[in-house]
Amino acid sequence: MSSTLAQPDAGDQPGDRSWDGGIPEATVARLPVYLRALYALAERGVTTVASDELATAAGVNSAKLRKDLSHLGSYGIRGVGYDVDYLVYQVSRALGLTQSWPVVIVGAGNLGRALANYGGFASRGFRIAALLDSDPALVGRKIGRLVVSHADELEAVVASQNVAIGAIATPAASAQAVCDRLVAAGVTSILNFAPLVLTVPDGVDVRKVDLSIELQILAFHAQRRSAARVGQLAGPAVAEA
Amino acid sequence: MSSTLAQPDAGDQPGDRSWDGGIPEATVARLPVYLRALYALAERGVTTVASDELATAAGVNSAKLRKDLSHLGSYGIRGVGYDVDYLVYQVSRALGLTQSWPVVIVGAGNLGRALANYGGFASRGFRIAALLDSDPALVGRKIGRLVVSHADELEAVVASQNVAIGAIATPAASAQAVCDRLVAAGVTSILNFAPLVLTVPDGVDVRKVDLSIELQILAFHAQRRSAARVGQLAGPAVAEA
DNA sequence: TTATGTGAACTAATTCACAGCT
DNA sequence: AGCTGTGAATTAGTTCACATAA
Repeated sequence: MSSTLAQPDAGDQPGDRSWDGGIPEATVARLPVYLRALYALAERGVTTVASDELATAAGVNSAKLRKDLSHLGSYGIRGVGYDVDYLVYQVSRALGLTQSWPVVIVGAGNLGRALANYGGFASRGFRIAALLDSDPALVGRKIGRLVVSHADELEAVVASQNVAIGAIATPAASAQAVCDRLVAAGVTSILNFAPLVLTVPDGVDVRKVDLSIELQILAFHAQRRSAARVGQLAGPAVAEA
Repeated sequence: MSSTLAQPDAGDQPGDRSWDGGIPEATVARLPVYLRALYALAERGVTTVASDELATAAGVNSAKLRKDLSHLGSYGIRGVGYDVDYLVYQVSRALGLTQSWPVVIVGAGNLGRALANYGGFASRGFRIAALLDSDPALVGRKIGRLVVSHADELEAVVASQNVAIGAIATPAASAQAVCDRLVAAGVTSILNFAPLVLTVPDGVDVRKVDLSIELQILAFHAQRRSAARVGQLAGPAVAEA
């Protein structure tokens, strides 16, 4: 049960980082999912979990889970499974969540506000260092327990709070400029919500969250399903030259 | 320039769809990026584009771009490049965007409202069929040019408007129940914003958008960078058994 | 010439299947 | 007896490099 399609994302150039930490990208992308499943188990009072159960909870198969975890070390007990708390700790450590990362959010529009209000943000390993906007009408406004600061503060906030992660929630038109300022200020990890491809120097890590791309991928599969229903077992319907 | 790390996403089980349309998943995930770059070019009045330029605009290398496009057909002109408008049409067609997909958004909290207000939503190929919430305080409220309907309407909206795509923007606690109702009503594509793994029957396609997962992936790389800075060219620092 | 389209080579990720530890 | 950890096999994705067509 619970079979969904694979979910690769539009990929950028492969990382040409000198030392790559030994953990494959595909594994890194799944560790947060395991971590969430582990927290859910811990909350239910489960102390030990086998790879099958954890894999099911995370929506992957158990061989993949075990191979993924094996990249962090050998933290399971044969014949038994994994100690939930210990594994939480090890996965957190691998992801760098034993420290708390200050994040600056640029853009206090609908999305920026939604981000600032998002509970899971501060929950584990992250805190919002500042919520910035250049619109004077928004500056000073309270969003959750934050006050919107002026975008001019960007460099000061990054420097004083040692911000390594920036989230860009501005309109597409200003996103590249904001990105350039973040990078110049020393931010090396960027989460981009603006619908455009950002250009950054080597050594800066960009991830994008893009609603319309996700919708378009869903549309592709939805279309494929209806085409299959019409063509029934007819094979490629629109494939002639 | 513009080198970012690869960005795979946490993958679910591989698609076991009978006929898979011939287009690799990784390619499908990039087509929306190409499409956006093409629209940007078209707006600037560019009529023809070579694979190098389009690849740069999309943040991939040109060999990948050409191989991706070759899965749709042979729409370029050797020695010249691609006709922008024609390629827009072909990519749109491949993605199923020549029709307009009605989407139902469940959850009118911060995120649901941000989605409903998101301009790019309606822009190309999608329209919001309904914005639903079960909170009586929200029902009837105007968000952009939409009015929030009661979640009880879900089945009726899906049936009457032939909705194939649902977006879940509810708290995690109610997300699975909402998902089950969407699936029962006939929705086969789901965009999940709630921070949990949804369980769905075979044949239903789920994609997730998850802020904290993205942040955690960034944290991993940020950590790796600072570790590298400390260890300098020391190789794996924390790798003993 | 010039830039596409694509076999061939390569690299990454997944899955299998079982040896080995508890 | 049971479940992890992992080599080996498989599959998917990327990049190279060039024949081919405009």
